[in-house]
Amino acid sequence: MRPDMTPAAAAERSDAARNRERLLLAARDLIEEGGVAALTMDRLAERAGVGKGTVFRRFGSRAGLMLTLLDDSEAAFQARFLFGPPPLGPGAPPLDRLLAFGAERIAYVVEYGDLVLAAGHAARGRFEVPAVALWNRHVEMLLREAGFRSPEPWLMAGSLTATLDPERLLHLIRQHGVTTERLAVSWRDLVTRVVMAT
Amino acid sequence: MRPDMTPAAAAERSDAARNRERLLLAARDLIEEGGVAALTMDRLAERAGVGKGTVFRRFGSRAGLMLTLLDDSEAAFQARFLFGPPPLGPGAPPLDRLLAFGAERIAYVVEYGDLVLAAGHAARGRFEVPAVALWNRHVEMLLREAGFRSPEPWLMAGSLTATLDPERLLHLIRQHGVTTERLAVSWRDLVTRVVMAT
DNA sequence: AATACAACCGGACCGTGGTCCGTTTAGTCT
DNA sequence: AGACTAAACGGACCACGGTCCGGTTGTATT
Repeated sequence: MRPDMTPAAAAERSDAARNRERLLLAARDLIEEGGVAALTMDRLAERAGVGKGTVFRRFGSRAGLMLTLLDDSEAAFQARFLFGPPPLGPGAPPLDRLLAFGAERIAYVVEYGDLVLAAGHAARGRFEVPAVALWNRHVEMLLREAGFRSPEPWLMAGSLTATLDPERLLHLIRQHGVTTERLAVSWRDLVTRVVMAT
Repeated sequence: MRPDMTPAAAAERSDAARNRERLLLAARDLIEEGGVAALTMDRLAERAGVGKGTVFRRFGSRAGLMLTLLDDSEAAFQARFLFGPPPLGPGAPPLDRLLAFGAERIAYVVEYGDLVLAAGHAARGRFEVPAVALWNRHVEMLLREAGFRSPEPWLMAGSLTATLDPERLLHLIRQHGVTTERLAVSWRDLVTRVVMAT
């Protein structure tokens, strides 16, 4: 192993790194050209000038690729509600943070639409994704801070985040013309009722 | 058109009816033998002694087939919360009916597990299913009867039913060992808070 | 520079859900 | 009975996601 590399990265061969770059680039190209639906694993491999096996070696599955594509924005989102400025980040009253969390999540889903949808179509189900667990813990924490008392705050947190399911949100927006504002208001209504009733 | 047939049925040819019987029979056989995963459209066609095109003509898609398989039990469920005895059916206080609805839905999802999951994997999304719209309206009505006042009772009803998403419920049960009792309690907690806070 | 090996690569291959269209057949009309 | 037609049929065909494994290549070691 090279002495100058971080132990966390744990050795990625140069050709592997180059191919990953190529693949991500080609993936964004394809999506830009024809939407998420146009991103086929075969086409991606061909476009990147790489074998199909390589694609699956890198990303595991189509959903995994989508997750990787969302990696940056997802990390940014997490950073904002964990360490960012109020009312989303720490410093604001917990109820305000909860409301901001919902609103931001809705905006995120709207922005990345089909990409989020495709990322959710994982074989092992959309609840195994680490990010989902993180949101749950975050909401659970905020509930506790807001004075929420109940035998199962974790289940309640899960119920609340289930409300933000991307497929549901996008269905309401695209098929029923519901605006993001109304969705945010609905989230506010739900959360305030749940918290207030303590 | 034959004069003695009901206009609603609108003419189904005898060979079509016979093949549908065969297909449903074969489908249940395959599931009994190897679970829902063993039910492949190819295998189903072969087992039923029918062409593949016929299968898709009948059911449209795999999800459509699953929906048909669930048809009887789903209709029974609907009949129970629409016309059945209290507390699920009419006659009981609306809050009790809401709690019963959640508990019964959880039990239903547990009972039919993978079948419900497969039925949800429709191409057009799991929110287009007519039954889902019916549940929403039902919950909305009960909310109103329970004195729930809000600008958007329909969205609130959708949020509540989103909580009962089969994939979520089964994930909690199978991956986290959550009992159906705890799920029912969680539903009760959520719904009572939402209704009480009026 | 030569060696050795783990990691990586490619693309043939598979099973799946879904479509297409030429052929067959049930029901009706004369 | 015979002809006619709309409906139903069947299975070859397609695109896709995903797997497998023999060959290749980067990297560390000597």
